[in-house]
Amino acid sequence: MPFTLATWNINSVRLREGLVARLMREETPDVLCLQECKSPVEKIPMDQFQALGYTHMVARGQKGYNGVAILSKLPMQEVGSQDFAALGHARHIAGQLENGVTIHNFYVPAGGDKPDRAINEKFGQKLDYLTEMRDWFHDDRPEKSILVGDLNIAPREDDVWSHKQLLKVVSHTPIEVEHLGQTQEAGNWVDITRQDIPDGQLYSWWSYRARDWDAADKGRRLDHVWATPDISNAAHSSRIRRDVRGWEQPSDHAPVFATFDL
DNA sequence: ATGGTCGCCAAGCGA
Repeated sequence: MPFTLATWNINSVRLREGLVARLMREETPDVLCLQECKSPVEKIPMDQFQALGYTHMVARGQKGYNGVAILSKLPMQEVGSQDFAALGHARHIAGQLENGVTIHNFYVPAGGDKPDRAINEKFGQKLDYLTEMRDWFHDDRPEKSILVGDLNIAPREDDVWSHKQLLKVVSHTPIEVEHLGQTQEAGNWVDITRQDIPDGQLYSWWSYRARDWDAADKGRRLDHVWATPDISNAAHSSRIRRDVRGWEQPSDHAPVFATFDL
């Protein structure tokens, strides 16, 4: 049975409840993974989501910051959450569907402004978070698994508007790309979005600070869909709904989609 | 090199 999955950094699920509902109506993904919910779990506005068929949820939340949730039309069991780098943040939740597929939803730390852990503690935490992800997937190799989320790194040259101009900008520095690559390797993760769309510029995030984000188009691909090799061949139809970035009072991220025939 | 905008909630932090 094929199922479609979406990942979206919503930047406050309570402020943008209406946008989440609109995406659910327009796209009806079977599984919708959200990041930066910025809400305790009990205050996620579930009534409307349930009415739209999303009757299952696994989530971690905290007041005002971070927060991850998987909303699903399909039955789903929680299979744990990790606190990598011991930050005490709600940045990971995992659920398992009845077909045995495990879904990991991540919100990797953004890492602050300066890409130097000696002067910016947040950058060190980001690298440590990725290292602990790597070690965890190395020790317990994932199978039949999908990993999605805002990984806050754009790894490829064509994942950013200017490779040269972003080499020293947090999200595209070589050390971050190296750390993300090691995490990907440790789990044998296949980049599904790039499997489906191998060529050309591809972005999922545009800063709020641009005066005209669409015209300037200074985007980055920070949001990812990965899968293990045992199911990667079942994936297809990846896409990014760029137009969602242009909705009224939008998130600064666009949702990323993939379908799996499983 | 700098500032630009958001959302949290009501000052400044995080992104």
